[in-house]
Amino acid sequence: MILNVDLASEVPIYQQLRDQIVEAIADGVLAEGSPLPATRTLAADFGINFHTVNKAYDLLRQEGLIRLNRKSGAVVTQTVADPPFPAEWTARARTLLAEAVARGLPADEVLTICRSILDSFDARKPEGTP
Amino acid sequence: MILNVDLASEVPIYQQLRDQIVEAIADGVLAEGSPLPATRTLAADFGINFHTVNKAYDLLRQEGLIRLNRKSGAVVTQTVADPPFPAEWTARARTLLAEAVARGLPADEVLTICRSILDSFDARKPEGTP
DNA sequence: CTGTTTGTTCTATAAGTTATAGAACAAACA
DNA sequence: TGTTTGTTCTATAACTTATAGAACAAACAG
Repeated sequence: MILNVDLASEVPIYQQLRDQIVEAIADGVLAEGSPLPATRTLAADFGINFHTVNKAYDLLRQEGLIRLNRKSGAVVTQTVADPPFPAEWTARARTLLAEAVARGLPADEVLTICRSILDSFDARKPEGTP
Repeated sequence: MILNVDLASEVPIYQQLRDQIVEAIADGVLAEGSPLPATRTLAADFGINFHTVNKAYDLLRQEGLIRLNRKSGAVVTQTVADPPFPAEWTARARTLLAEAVARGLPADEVLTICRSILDSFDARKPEGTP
């Protein structure tokens, strides 16, 4: 897995880390059981504080995407979407999609972009072939 | 247009305002030329500071969604998506879609949700019937 | 057993963001 | 003329972000 952090970005570092790990999971680059680097190791790699990495990992744990323990470190868990999740996700999706439509992107083009993004996930994470 | 603000939310007030106005534009509730309330009026309605409303309006202007002038107030502009926009939008869409997939929502279900959201916009904003 | 690594927890601080506040100005308008 | 409006400025309290140092307990290698 390749992570990169933009220190000049307006997006918080812990958020960048979280987002990239989430995308790696969706991609299939990180599968169920995949270990993540130790917080201090990852922090050293990027020259950032280990508390910042800790915050990203903590977020991912709260979202149920990884599990943390002293012996195995951080490992990716296979999650099944639970009821409260899709509702608030849909609200955020609505805001994002509205932004594209409001700015003049035709709805069918928006959907095409979404489809191609989702297809790029499926490419490495085949749904029907276990 | 019905706006509502949740003061207890972790989402900044100016962001809530911006998001709801963007959705109203996508919905077609706010069409090209529609006037928005004066900053002080809107602030008074919600019991918030007018600088907060100002910030939301300023964001929308930077995004090219509204125009502000002293005589006509804030009015919605019809925008055509320009090159730099879809690229950064796609990056954000990727993050959001990845989150759903990583959390176990099947890709086809995610796409169905996107489609139904986009359809709800189209309902009031017919593309082919002017 | 010893030393190291690891996640975890605590306090602390500097810089930036958010929301509020007051004041003032110029353009538009009744 | 007086009012409304967008715009701009300074200021402040509360919160967030990122960094930092310290310490602890569980797991593990040698």
